[in-house]
Amino acid sequence: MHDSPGDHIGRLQALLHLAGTLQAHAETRLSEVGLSLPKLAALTKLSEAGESLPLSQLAARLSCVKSNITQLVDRLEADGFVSRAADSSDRRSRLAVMTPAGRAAFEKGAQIYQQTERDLLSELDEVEARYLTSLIEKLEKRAG
Amino acid sequence: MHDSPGDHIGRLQALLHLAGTLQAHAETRLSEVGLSLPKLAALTKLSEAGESLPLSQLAARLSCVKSNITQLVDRLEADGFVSRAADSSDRRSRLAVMTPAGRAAFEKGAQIYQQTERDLLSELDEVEARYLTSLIEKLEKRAG
DNA sequence: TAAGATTGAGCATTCAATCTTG
DNA sequence: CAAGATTGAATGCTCAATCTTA
Repeated sequence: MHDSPGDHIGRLQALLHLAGTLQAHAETRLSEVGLSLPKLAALTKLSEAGESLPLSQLAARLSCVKSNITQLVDRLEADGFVSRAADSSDRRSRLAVMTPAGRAAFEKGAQIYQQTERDLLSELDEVEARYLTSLIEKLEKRAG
Repeated sequence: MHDSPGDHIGRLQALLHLAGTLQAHAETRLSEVGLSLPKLAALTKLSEAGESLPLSQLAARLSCVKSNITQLVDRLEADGFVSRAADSSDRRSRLAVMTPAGRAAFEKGAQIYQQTERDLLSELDEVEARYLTSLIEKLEKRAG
C-alpha cells in the first residue's frame, strides 16, 4: 500500500509555492534598502565584473532577454544605483556603470540577502541542507 | 572541516532558480492549450467550487489580492474561458463563471499539468520524493 | 463605515518589431 | 545582413485610491 512510482500529485505545486513564499520574504527584507531581487542580482553581476558591463553582457549573465535589461537598468538608473555610459570600443553598445550609491546599496543588500538565506534555511540541519542541495541538483539537471 | 551550521550560501538562490525553471517548463506545456499557471489555478478553484465563485472568494482561495483577480478574470474572459455574472445574493459581488470552453481548457490543462509534474519529478525515487516533501513542509512552516 | 470590485501606477518579465551601428 | 539597444504590447503581480452597495 504505497504510492505508485509516478505519483507526485501536488509536489510541484508545493515546491513552487514554497519558492514564492521564500522569494517574498527576501523581497520584503531587501526593500528596506531600496532593492529587489532582480536589482540585487544585476548589481551583483556588475560588482563581480568590476563596476561596469555592456547591457548585452548583463543580459547574458542574468540569463534573460535584452529588453528586460533595458528596463531593469532604466529602473536602477531612476534609483540612482546605475548610470549608462558610452562604450568606447563599440558605439552600438552601452555600459551599465554602478554609482557610489549603487555600490552602497549592493553591499547592504548582499548582507541582507545572506542573512535572509540563513534565517529561512536555519530550520535545516547539516544533513538536510546537503540533501536539499543534492535534490535541487538532480531536478535542475532534469529540467535545465 | 565541515560547513558551519549557518552556512547556506547559494542554497536559496539555487532553490529559487530551480523553481523558475520548473515553472517555465509548466508554462510552456500549458501554453499549448492557451493556459498559464495562474489561469489554470483559477479554473481549478472554479471547478472545485462547482463552476462559479464570487471574485472575492476566488482571491481568498488563490491567496492573492482582489485587484489581481479582477485582472486575471479580465484575461480569462478575453480568452472565453470565464464570464462574469451578477450575484443575486449581493449586488456588490460579481461571479466568475466557467464557460464550456473554460471547462474544456481546464480538463486538458489539468492533464498536462499532472503529466508535467510526473516528468519533472521522475528523476526522484520514492525515498527522495518523500524527503523533498518533508523538507518543503519544514521550510514552509518556517517561512509561511 | 465595511466590503466587493475596479482603476491606475509601478515592478518584472517575455516577444516582436524597429533603429542604429558594425 | 548581424548585433546592440530600445520600444510597444502582453502577462502577472502588488499597492493605493476610488466607486458602488450593504
